[in-house]
Amino acid sequence: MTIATVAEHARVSRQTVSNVLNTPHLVREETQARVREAITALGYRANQAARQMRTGRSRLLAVRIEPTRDGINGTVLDRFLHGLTEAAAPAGYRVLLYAAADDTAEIATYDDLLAAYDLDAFVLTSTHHGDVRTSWLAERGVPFVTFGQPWGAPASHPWVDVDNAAGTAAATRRLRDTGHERIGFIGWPAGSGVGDARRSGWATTAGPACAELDRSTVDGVAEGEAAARDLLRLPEPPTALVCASDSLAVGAVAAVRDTGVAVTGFDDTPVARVLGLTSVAQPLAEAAARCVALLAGVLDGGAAPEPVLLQPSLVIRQSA
Amino acid sequence: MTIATVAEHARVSRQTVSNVLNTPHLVREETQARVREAITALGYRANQAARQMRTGRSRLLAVRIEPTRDGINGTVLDRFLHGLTEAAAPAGYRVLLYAAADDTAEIATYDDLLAAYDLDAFVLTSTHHGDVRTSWLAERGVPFVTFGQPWGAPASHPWVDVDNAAGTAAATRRLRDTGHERIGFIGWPAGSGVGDARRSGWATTAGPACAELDRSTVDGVAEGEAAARDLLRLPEPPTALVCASDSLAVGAVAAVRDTGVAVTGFDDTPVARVLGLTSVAQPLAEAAARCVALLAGVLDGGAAPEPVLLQPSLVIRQSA
DNA sequence: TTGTATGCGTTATCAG
DNA sequence: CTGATAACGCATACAA
Repeated sequence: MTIATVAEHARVSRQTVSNVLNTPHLVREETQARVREAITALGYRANQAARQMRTGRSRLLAVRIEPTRDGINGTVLDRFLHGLTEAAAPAGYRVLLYAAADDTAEIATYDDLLAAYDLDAFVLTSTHHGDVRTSWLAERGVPFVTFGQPWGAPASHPWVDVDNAAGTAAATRRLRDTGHERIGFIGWPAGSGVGDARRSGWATTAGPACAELDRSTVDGVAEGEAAARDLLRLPEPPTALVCASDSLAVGAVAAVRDTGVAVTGFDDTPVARVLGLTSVAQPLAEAAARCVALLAGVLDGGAAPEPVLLQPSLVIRQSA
Repeated sequence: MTIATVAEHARVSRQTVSNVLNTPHLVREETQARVREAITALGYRANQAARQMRTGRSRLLAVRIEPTRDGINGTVLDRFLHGLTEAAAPAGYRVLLYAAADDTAEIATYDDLLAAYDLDAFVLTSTHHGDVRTSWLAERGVPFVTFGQPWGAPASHPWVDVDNAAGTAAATRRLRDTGHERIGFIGWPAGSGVGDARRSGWATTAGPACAELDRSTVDGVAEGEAAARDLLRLPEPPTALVCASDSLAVGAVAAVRDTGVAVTGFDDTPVARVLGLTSVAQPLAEAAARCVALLAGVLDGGAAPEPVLLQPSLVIRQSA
């Protein structure tokens, strides 16, 4: 069934049907009604391929699906993806998945996706310092939005992020409010935008007295446990620990068992729920919806939209 | 850049370029080489939209992304999705995502996806008894494969599944081998294909002496804990528990704490790793690859391929 | 406001 | 084995 079938059924020309669909203000109400009736009666749907050939737009968004690293933080991307798919549909977009081992492979995929499928835009996650992907896309004028700030680079593209510093700050404040004064931090090595932000939220809220209670390590349960043990060995050990991820926090929980030391994590993953771990929750569905909205703005409107910084929330459980 | 650019560059007609791409055996080697050279030199990629208009095939696979229920078992689908995306790319397919609240909404989405995007095939997950989705697709001759057996229905379509009964059987055998004789089971209410299969693996391996140690409940951590407590209250309580999911197992682990009762879960989720829970692992990447292979067979070949039943493996940790 | 003609890039048909 | 031509379904410029 084509646009011609509809035209015939509504006794108008093909062009009129097209107008009803794309420029309804050009068509008399009465005619519009007749055409729309025919459309629903026939269950007509415009063929995307043909439309794309003509307009050069595919109404397709691409997003990378990453391997679930240690699996604990993997659910974050999973939920973001779901939110993206749900938000895209009402806006008339669909989400195309691609996998890539690293940033270089990802760029090669851009090339393929752009040439073959005429993708309208990309959604990038896990932005980091010196991200080659954003510059590649920007140079070629490909629309994209990042979930994650353009760390270290001028904000030359729309982005959505969660206020990481506010998240750890809220966790730290909660600990202070419940009487803790020596609050330690277990985070990632300096240099990662997200990691640095999460550390700064703790640092400013815990105060300079806690400065020596700062530990850095790569992400992981075992690493978190080791860092926590290290802190507990201090002459004046912390009575509470703020962790940059649930993975680290899970390790910390194991290390502090039966000591009464409070622990908070980050991302409110299923593991946190199971372990009763207080954790910072990112509004992922909202972040995804904002990404779609920003992209829709770029694609339809054209003006570069303002970045969006969302506030996380603290989910309080037994651990703190 | 179009096929014409390549033709010009290789000094042949457009059609010859197309032949090199689609029916290379019709073209002289020498000419082929020249054309291929031009293709790589120019970085040419066939436009899918145009190709699709002509052939009616989009080289697009659709798969539903489900909301992460309790989050523990959600990672399973996540990993399957990743595997699917990775396996599809080399086969020349891309994966399109869609969300749907329930089976009815999903069918409405099929309609849209089929009409607008000309999808080549669907990958269905979470098949169940009386699945209306499979019959809808089958009636319309839409190619699809299910990850999950056609429970209760004749196998009228290709499918891939993991041998659920073998999984719980392996877990039960492990428990017997380590000296357990009273082995209980915590699973879902009868009627779900997956649940029944997992129960039967335990039942046949544990033997009739354990028949009274069977409990049913909806999935969830709290539910698993309640069921485990119930079993422990028996005059002759079990010394080991086989659970139909990691969610149930996590609850069971909490219930049996300090009793020395062994527990096994199902799906080898991150939570299992963190808790040291012995669990049955599904070969998800392999399952995804087989789904793609089956679909490729249907789409390219035509003959209905044989179903695939994969064997799970038992990941042994401290809990059993 | 509606109808007519054209082309998007590709592949299939058919003649050379 | 190679080259010309039509057609896929749609949207746009233009004429009516």
